[in-house]
Amino acid sequence: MKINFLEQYRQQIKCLVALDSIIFGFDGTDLKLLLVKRGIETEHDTWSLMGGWLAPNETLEMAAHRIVFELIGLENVYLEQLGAFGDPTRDPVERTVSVAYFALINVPNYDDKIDHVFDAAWFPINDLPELLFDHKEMVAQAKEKLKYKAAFHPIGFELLPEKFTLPQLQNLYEAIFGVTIDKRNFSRKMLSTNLLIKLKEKQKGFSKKGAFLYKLDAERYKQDFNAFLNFIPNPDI
Amino acid sequence: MKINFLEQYRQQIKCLVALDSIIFGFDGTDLKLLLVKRGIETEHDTWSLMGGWLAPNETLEMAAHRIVFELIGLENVYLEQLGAFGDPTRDPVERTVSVAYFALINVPNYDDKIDHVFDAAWFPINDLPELLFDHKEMVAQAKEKLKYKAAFHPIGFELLPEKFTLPQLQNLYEAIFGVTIDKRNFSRKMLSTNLLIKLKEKQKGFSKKGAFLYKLDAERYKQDFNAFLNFIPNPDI
DNA sequence: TTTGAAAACGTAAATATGACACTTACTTTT
DNA sequence: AAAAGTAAGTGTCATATTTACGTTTTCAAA
Repeated sequence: MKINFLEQYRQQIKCLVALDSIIFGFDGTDLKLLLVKRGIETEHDTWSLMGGWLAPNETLEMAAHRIVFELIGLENVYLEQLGAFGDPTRDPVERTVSVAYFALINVPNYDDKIDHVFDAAWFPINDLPELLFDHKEMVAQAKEKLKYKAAFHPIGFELLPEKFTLPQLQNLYEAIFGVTIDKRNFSRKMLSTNLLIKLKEKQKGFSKKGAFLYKLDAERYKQDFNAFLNFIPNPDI
Repeated sequence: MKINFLEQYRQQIKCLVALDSIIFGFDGTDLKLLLVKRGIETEHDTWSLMGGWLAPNETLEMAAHRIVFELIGLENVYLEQLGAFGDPTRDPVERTVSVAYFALINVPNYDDKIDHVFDAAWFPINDLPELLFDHKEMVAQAKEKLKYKAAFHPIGFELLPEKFTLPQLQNLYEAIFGVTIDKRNFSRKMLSTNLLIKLKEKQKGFSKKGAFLYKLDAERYKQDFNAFLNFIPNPDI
């Protein structure tokens, strides 16, 4: 009976739906997290993840992209859903379910486009301040998912500039996994993927010899994204 | 100003929050999906995933466990969040965000406990009927996540009975990944994990010789769950 | 007693991995 | 101009793993 059917809908609780973004960046040396102070939303000026509310007529993914764009002004950012967080007490004001996404950006691309409305800052991934609500747990899960995904898919490249060096690539993977990797083995493994195009150009201003610059073979990156790649020796994930 | 802060909350849309469960089972030969007909919820009696609504004072995970328990009557089922689905048009009645979980159960454990309120049936994973809403997409993503997770973690064992044979284990992995695996290589690889305890007992009534039964070393399973295991040659994930 | 089929056990060659040291290239210092 | 210093690049060897494959054993059915 249709009336009972609609009554079932009417009896259910409704929730606010938030989108929270864990924005990872890499500056060539360290993995970082972008945090903001949403001044009007808390009494303490605590650091938090960039977030916002789901709007009518947009999908979760559209909303997540809109929210990241509001902060950093870049489109086509790598964005992946982490999952939903729905503890009844997570927001003291009103029952809220948050759908968290993580983003991967190259830090130098960001600095040009900061939206100064937000009090935003980068923090080293292993030296984070106290976070609002369950954002600490979101960050922990995002770190795990980044490790997981990066172990087997070349998403790490989303954190690099268009041109990068092998030492930078190794720094990135060492930062993601918190391990030291033998540079001879790393180099051989990474070059064996045939994802890298070696440029004639060398990095300036960083080391005496200067490292060769590489770029990603975009075509092959696309083709091989789901091919099994195992960059990391015995990943703990 | 606090009034403006609360006004921000009041301006946001609210959604119903559904929980949908992708319940995988294995019967020793085939990987299957459990579907139900929620007769009062649709005009067509279409097959759908088992689902329900988020209730006050429960977390998403509690709700997912409750909903799975309502159908199959088992507790401590392996349950993992898949993610949130929130297309504005996914439910024609009212704006709904669904948080999907997948469950792994051993089919023979289920049959004793079926709740006949639901018109439930198992379907082979590669021969599914038309599904309600975005459930087809949820199933597709759950299959991918199962493959992904099973390639590197021994969650496949959640689909097996307490005692199983090597041929059954191989059938399971072949069903999950849709590939044929060399039984000599599979056996050597699987035994090398030291996760299996060989029993003196042999399987009866299936093959002439009868395969040895094994059980899982529970202690080692727990310890090694996050250790990197790579059962599948060149997994496509 | 024979048959047939699944299960168990095993081998060889190719490939990958882990641990490791020395040479090169280039800027800075003397 | 030469020497020094340092990061980057390159290579080797032993071991482990993987891939492809064949034969023997066990047991119920014929």
